[in-house]
Amino acid sequence: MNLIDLEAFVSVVDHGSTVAAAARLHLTQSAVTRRIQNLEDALGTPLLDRRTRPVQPTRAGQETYEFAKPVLSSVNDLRQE
Amino acid sequence: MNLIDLEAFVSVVDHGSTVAAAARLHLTQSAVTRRIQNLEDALGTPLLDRRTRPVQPTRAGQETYEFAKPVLSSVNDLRQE
DNA sequence: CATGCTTACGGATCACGTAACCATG
DNA sequence: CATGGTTACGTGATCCGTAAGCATG
Repeated sequence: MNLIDLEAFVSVVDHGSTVAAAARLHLTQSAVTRRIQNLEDALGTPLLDRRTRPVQPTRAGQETYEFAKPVLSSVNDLRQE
Repeated sequence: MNLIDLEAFVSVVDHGSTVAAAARLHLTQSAVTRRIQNLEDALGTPLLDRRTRPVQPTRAGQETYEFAKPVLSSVNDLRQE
């Protein structure tokens, strides 16, 4: 697992697509896809249901999102000192 | 920055040496050294005073430690679901 | 069929362990 | 001088962008 993985996942959920998330993270679509696959592998469970548009988080995805959000904001605070 | 960087730093502070931290992380001494250098580069400030034994965190190191601790425990919680 | 997610590929970067080196007590 | 931290080097893994393929509405 990785901070960028978490950031990518949160960004996809927030924006509803990998395209928008990619733009925000200054990455390409494919890079975002892979970061999320990486996170799913690390956690051993799917986090997104890709068969809908916009993409929807699974139940595990929702829980992960709630965990990741404060973690990322703490890390951002840390970076700013 | 990276979760392993934070984990390495916290582990060194907790154990007072890179040797013990390395064992706990299943890494070598040199890998731990580099993870901490990496974190110091990312934050732009030294985190450890290596001229003493056991190694002592700097003031910035103490703050970083306090930030990192809850972040890592959140991530561990996340891993266990 | 337009938009968006995924996979294959090649190239660049990063991270590791080993081993040699430096520093502290 | 024993223990612990750092640097050099070579190798393997990781990550990215491009481009082509697949799926949804």
